[in-house]
Amino acid sequence: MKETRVRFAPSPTGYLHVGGLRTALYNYLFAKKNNGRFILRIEDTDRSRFVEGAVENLIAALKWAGLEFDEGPDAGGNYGPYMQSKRLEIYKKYSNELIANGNGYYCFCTPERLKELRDEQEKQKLPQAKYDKHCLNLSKQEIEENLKIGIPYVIRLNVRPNQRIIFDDIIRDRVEFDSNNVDDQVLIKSDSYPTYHLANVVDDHLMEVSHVIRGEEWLSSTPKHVLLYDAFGWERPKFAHLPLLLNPDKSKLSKRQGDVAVEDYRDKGYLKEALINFVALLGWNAGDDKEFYYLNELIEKFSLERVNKAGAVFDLQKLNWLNAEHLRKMNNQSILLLLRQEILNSQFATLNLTDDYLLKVIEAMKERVSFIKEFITTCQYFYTSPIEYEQKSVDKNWKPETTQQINHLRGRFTSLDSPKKEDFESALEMSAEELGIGKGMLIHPLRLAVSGQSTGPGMFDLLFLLGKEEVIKRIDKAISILG
RNA sequence: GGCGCGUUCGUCUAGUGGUCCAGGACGCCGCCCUCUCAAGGCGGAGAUCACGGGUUCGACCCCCGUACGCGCUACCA
Repeated sequence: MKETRVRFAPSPTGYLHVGGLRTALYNYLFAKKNNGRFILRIEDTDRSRFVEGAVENLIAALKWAGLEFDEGPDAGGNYGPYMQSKRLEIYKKYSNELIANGNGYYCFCTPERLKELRDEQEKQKLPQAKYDKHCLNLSKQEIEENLKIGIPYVIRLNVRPNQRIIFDDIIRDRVEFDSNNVDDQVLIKSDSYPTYHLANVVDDHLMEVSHVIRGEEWLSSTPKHVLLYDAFGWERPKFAHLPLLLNPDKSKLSKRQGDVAVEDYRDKGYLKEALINFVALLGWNAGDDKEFYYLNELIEKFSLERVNKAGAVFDLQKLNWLNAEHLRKMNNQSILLLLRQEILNSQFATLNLTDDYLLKVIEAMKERVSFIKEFITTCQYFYTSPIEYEQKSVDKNWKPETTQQINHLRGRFTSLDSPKKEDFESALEMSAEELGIGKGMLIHPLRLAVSGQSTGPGMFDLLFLLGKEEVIKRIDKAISILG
């Protein structure tokens, strides 16, 4: 059996689109599942869209997500180069072959004539605007002459009329087109660069790609590709056209309506595990109720046959849930690494925090946060003493008699000797008993005094984490301010 | 306009002719747990399976049509 070889072939626009991430992921999963190879090929044949550093960004984003490719621009491989802009000679050779066998032809039409043609066809309300094959009728001599005097030209695909073009798609089954609806596509542009259509077919064949897994936006141009495979006498790869990722209004996922770059999600603090997990489920499921997956589990379970046909709305709420879910299942050491990084970028960068302390913060907050940065933002009291006190909680929990009661509690705390969590707890219980009030009457104002907030981890975990000295300092400060 | 693809709770989806007056997840609501907030447990609201015709003893599942949505329609990918 032939080796499974798939490719992710993005054009370098400057960033990695999340839809691209999903396409890359499905290719990756399919390759790994079938012991095949995952290839990265850069489709940079549009010089007018050249973006500095785009390829580097793309590769960085892919690597961040954990999708390592086996062959590609900076990974090597026996089928290179993997940048289309470095394969111009190859395309030239094959386009010449097309001209020789009549499946391609030179076209010297000017952009102006093409525009006139289109306008005219539109005026006549023709079903579809198509090139009129004008240059197909040029004589050999005319062509030679034009070439010699240097008239700019393109090379077009010679589509024969009245033919059924049929191909099988793993996701959509059989798809049929009428060749009368297929335009004589430009294959080589006047700047001598190929268009996507020629380049992707030539490269997929030369790189021995077995399965073309790409977005549904390519389905309509697949007949052109099929015609090219046939024109060259090459075996067609298997096709799988993935459903699109959608905005909440069901249009194709776009910048206008939110973040689309993988880098955006990374910068917002999403875990790569969550993004991968989420995007994998947009259009695919294993057929059971499992929704939490790690990459290796996805490899094991993935199959193209279980990919949906309909587009999927990118739903942030579910992504957020998965992020929290992955965070909770992550081991504390790994979280520590990420948190350290986050702290470096925060106002607490200069603080001297021990691993031991941060690990305890992580343990205390793990079930209460959805993002790494929330280990800082939702509980600043672990890093600095409160500067203000949540008003709602003050109104609710700091009564006229509270000062005196908290003072009593303070007394009990003072006499503790390097207290553990349990020691704080029994001290508070005793205090409450002596005052003849419920524990809650002390706990709530104490939380407010110590953290400035009304929410947080278990009270005694918090006290133990801060330590006796700090707790007492904060109680004093609160009393002086809240009275 | 033409061509292509699609259409199950708000969203992601299960479902391949009877077990579906449609199951799970996110979100939402309620209850329990509880020192708060979470997490967790339990429960609830939420889909006339786009619509209309067939086929069949029987259709979410098969066929046809319509509507709607999306994609493509470049010397962009």
